[in-house]
Amino acid sequence: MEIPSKYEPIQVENRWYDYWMQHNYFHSTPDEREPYTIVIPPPNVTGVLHMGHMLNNTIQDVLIRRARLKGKNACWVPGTDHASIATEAKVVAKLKEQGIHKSEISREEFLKHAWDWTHEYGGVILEQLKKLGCSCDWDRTAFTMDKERYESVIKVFVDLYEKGLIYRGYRMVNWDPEAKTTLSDEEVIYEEKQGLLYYLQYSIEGSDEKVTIATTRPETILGDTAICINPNDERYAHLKGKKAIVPLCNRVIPLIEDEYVDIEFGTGCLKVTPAHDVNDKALGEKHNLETVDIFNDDATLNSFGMHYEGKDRFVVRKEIAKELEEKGFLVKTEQHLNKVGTSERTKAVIEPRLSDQWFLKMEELVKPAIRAVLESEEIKFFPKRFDNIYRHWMENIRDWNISRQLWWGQRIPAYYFGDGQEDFVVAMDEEDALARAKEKSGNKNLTLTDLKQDADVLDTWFSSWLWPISVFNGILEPENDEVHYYYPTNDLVTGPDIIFFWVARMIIAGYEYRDSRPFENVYFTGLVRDKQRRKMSKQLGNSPDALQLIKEYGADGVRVGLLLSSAAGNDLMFDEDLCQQGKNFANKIWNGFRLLKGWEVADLPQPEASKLGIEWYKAKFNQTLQEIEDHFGKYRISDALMAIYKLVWDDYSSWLLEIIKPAYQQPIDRKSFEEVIHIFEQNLKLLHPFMPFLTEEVWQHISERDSSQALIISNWPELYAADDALVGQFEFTTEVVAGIRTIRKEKNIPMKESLELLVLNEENRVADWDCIIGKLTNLSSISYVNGTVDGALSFRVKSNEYFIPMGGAIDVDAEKAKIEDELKYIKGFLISVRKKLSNERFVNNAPEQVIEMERKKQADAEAKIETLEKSLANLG
RNA sequence: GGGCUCUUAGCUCAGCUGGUUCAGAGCACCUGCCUUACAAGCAGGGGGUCACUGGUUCGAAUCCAGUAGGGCCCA
Repeated sequence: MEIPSKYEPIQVENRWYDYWMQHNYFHSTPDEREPYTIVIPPPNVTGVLHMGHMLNNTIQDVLIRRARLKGKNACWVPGTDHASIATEAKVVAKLKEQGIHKSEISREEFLKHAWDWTHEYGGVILEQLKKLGCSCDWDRTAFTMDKERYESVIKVFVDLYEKGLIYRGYRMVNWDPEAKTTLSDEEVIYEEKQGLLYYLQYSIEGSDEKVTIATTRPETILGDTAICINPNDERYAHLKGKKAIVPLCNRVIPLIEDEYVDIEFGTGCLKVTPAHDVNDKALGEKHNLETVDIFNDDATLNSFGMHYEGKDRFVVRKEIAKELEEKGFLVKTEQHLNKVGTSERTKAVIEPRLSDQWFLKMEELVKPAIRAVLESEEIKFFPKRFDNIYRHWMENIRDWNISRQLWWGQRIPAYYFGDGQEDFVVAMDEEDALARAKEKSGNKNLTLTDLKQDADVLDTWFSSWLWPISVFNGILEPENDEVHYYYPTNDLVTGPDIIFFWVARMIIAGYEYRDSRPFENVYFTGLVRDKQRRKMSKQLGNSPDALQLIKEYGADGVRVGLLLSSAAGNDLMFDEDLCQQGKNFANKIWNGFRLLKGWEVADLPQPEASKLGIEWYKAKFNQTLQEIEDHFGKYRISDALMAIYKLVWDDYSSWLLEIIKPAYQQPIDRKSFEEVIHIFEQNLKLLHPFMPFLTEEVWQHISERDSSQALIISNWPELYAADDALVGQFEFTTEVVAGIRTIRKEKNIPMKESLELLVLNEENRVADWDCIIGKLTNLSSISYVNGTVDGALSFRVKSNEYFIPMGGAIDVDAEKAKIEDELKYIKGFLISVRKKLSNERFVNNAPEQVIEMERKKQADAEAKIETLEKSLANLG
């Protein structure tokens, strides 16, 4: 069989993904095994695969594949969320291109377009995950708007309403005038913007006096209903009880006093616009002020805007400033830096606005969720520092505004039957609503046409917070077998940016609806940034094309590249070189396989070196496996990968294979061959979660396997009793080998030329390893001596001294200098150790073990000094 | 302004409850090799006052306080 010298991932990856799908390895059904469950953080249907998804899903795939190898019933549920704002914006934009305005079509027609859009683009990202190798149970693919999930959301809304936890309130909300919807506080991004501070003069009624206020938003004066001063402000004391006149609209408004006003800021005189500022609204309520709303829902001015009616707020700001200036109301302007809220989705400047909204009371709901993470630790965060962030948010929780003024989403199941504040019912469906409405109104003659369902939909997070339950239909059928089997899930892998939006709320929902945690461990990944530490984003265009990367480096290469430097919770500075490293690693493994495949096997006695090398490697493997298990236990995925990387590259490829490699064109003994194949297979199992494609490919090349023997469903290696002492002995051996190699290099002695080695064995090392040293460095002989050797190059490992005779042709001065350097270092070291040991307080206070260690260091150093001094004396 | 967090080699980061030569890893770099698995490779090598200043301790990269600078979240 001809095997190419370079690994070509492209066809290999598609072939094995198809094979895995064909044999249903990703599919899970409940059985007697222990389940291991992950639900995917549902990507947005508008999304395409980006670096963040790649990192996040690679980690999930590593976890799920490892669990599968460990014999768990592994179930990774994929799906998407409907992303009401983002999707609606896309659909609106698409319709606009076709010359259709949302306002011209009915809700039903719009939703049809939205579904068409979803069917066309919604699955794109899931297909991309397949290219990455994700072993999701695709039969379980869920969507937050499909029937089960939709009805679950409605059922939960009705339930919470009946529990008295959902209420309707007239509140100041973050209004996105572009999307024409409300945003939660979490969806508003504050940006620093350079603006102007306008100083405006208001006349005082019945006098010639004027008062100057400072504002960043002159257009809102038309909504002013008071002027507020600080009662402690002497400057304005004489104005108490008077009234002011708003410029242009000439509304007469009271002068009120409140300590809220900052005397230092601006003129110390504040205009109050309760309809358009949260703080002003509070003042308005406190002082019983009128509320004048001057905006339409698209942030153009309404009739209170007078001659500005119909114009946009920013246009009006300019024009009104001009008019105020011309009419002498504007005293001056100043540059002013202020923080402006903008929409995360549309980037529009947020308008604080009063409107009817549905809220969820959080105070009680939050309690079990706080306990679970911070007290009982039923749920663990990795890294743990996110506990603090969680605590801070949860302990200062505010009620959750769950309505969105959109069409795409679960429509709020509130039905109005009259104009009164309380003339509505909340119900699962229309029939139910009608019955309830008849009862509540006392009007038996109500019909369906008298009911009007609330026009708004629910926040997308109000469906994703149920995700770990609703994907197993645990809301609609709480006692079904699947939810009992798979829930609570095991691990959640997500970004820290949605700890509040999503993670916290899932925990809340888990305790409210299942009375148990939704998952045990939460692994927070970092953000993927570019080399300049900028967050990767579409706008900046600094995100590489994910699929292009996979094409170039192979999915395995990209996975390894992403994981190599992504410590949990730390941001990852992405660099394509990392993928190159991953690709190189794949090639290294591939070539290791080619080497094995190229050997001819014969029934020969096993060489001593091979036997010992294999024994050592088994011990080393076992030790590394232990390390890897520890890393996984702590969700240190990149450390686990690095441990495997070094095991395979350094220990297996560079040491073991070189030890057992037969001479050129010579066959290998059967025993060594079989053992090394087994070892290689064990390595592949550890590698599989990280590099699924390459490892399956090699695995299937090693021998013919049927579908029950695929690597993906084989078994994870188990720890065994191994001789750890071998690892230490081998390390010493490698130092001897390195010493000889260094001499070869320094003296330019080619490998072909064999050397003689003489050993002064002060350390009493066993000679077992000599065969390995001889093989790796091409020695003609190794012999033991009792004293230093003349006319030879030397090096030392611990107190052992090694000599390579050079027929007298050595530079004695150089040898002396080398030894003197070593002496100098070790003497300095000895002094520091002695100092420690002669310190009574150290000897009295330090634990016995530590003192013992220092004594050993002292003895070792003294022995080594003796060796060095002897050699030096010998050189004359 | 409030909270959280970080600063260790050129880069990205480990370093768990102070104590093995504890100052590490990977990459990058330098030197020599196209040695018949792999130049996407092999072998060898250099490189850091652990941000700064104090304190606790027999002993501090590690604990405490302050200073400087960066990041994240909230208002």
